[in-house]
Amino acid sequence: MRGGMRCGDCPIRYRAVCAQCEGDEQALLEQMKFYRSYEAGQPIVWEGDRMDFVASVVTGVATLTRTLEDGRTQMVGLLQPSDFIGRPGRDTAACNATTATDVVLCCFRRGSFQQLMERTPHLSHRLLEMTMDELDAAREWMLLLGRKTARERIASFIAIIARRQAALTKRRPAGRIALELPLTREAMATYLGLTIETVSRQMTALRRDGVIEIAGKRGVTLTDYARLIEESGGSSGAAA
Amino acid sequence: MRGGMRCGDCPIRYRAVCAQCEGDEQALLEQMKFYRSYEAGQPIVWEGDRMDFVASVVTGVATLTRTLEDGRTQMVGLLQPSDFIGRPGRDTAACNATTATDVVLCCFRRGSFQQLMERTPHLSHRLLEMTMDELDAAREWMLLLGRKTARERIASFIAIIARRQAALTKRRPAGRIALELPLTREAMATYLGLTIETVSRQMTALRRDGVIEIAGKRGVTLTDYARLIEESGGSSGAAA
DNA sequence: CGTAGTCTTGAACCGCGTCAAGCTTGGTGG
DNA sequence: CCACCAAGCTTGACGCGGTTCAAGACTACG
Repeated sequence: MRGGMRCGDCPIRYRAVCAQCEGDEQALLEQMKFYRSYEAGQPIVWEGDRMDFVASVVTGVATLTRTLEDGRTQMVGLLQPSDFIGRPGRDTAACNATTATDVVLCCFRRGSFQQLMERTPHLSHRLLEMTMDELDAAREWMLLLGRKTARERIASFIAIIARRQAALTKRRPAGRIALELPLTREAMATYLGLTIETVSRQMTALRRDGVIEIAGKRGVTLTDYARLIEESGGSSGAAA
Repeated sequence: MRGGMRCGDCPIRYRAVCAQCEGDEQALLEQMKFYRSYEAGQPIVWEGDRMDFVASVVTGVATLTRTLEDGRTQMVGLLQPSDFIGRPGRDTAACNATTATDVVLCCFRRGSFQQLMERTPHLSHRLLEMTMDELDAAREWMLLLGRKTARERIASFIAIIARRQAALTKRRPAGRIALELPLTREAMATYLGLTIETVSRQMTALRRDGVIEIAGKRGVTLTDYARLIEESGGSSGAAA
């Protein structure tokens, strides 16, 4: 992977920030890019640190978190393949970024990327589109954090993972689905604005009520996708 | 105001989506724009409705909310002068938009605006910048919704209003500040992921503890800005 | 002076957090 | 092959913060 991959073979070629670039633009990006690999649980950047690159997630899952002075922390972004990290026009990170699984990033030096953006409308157009999608997802999430019960939050989270997985295989989620959670219980708690104990209890409750089956630490299979959506309190079924 | 105002006299001329447009671009926008006025408490659009315009808030305050099927609702955006509403490239609204005070919008037909965006990089560049700021604010908000106590949420909210007001007069907030809340208790509750009763109780508690003074329904004066920030749990003091 | 809308206050309840053990799993070394 | 340990997860008991339900109190406006 490191350095060698051609953009033509890239798994996120048609979903990432570079999706709409062809020909010259694409060639320039290909020239500029460099890969970085991280093991699960590694920090990518810390809030407030200088950040002189931007990147796309190629494989794996990373998280963005923010924390209060006393250590309480909330996840504010879940980055999956094709998601963008960093902000052109700002030199320090606004959030902590950490890998949840092994991760490969496709990076660009921030300065070069900004220059390229000015010359290639496709790039900034796509970035605008992606940023707006992120904003929609953040708002969905705010609804979850502000108003949903613990059980609904867990169900919503599993539904999101199920939908993402279904999207990869290009079919709409339905019926019985087996999946692997990309997060530990602790990361789920940080994501959902809960404690790890509550996450664990609600997972157990959903299993007891026949909504899901649990296999090992990360394995979950939903008995019925529609049932899970019911449990999620509605609305989240639509967007994101 | 209606129709007559020249962009040169516009109070949000150098902060809105049009901020970086000059000369021809500016003239085109001036030609396209039309104003709409709403009284306090009026709906602008409903979630799922067709929306064939985009707009900037010129004066007043509007809110974006999302609701679950059973009626629980969460505010997901607080729109102040210069903030942008609507999304080029999407024809239905993702949230309910409602006015909190009397509001004047500077509107553009969505189709025309999109065409203009393609030809004028300044416009889409500024929109990207604003959307990223919105995303940062949403993430700040997620931290509040996920991890802050009721008292901290109230203090954070008042701090945001104080900071916005200070920004208008171009000085940094400090010491004793008088301000007027742009939201009812009910809207504050919707914003903060609380009930109206809890908002009321915590306002009383902050008054009792000498952090704020309350004058009428909307009037608040903070005795000491720094003290309020302490009460807000930290972090929110920085961004947004 | 009466009424409606908004806000405040009180009392009881409950969902989730906190604290404290256990349990499971996988890895290490004897 | 098994004892040991650490990390991650589950479970239980208990308490607190915020919700719920139910009255008042304050304005603004007829």
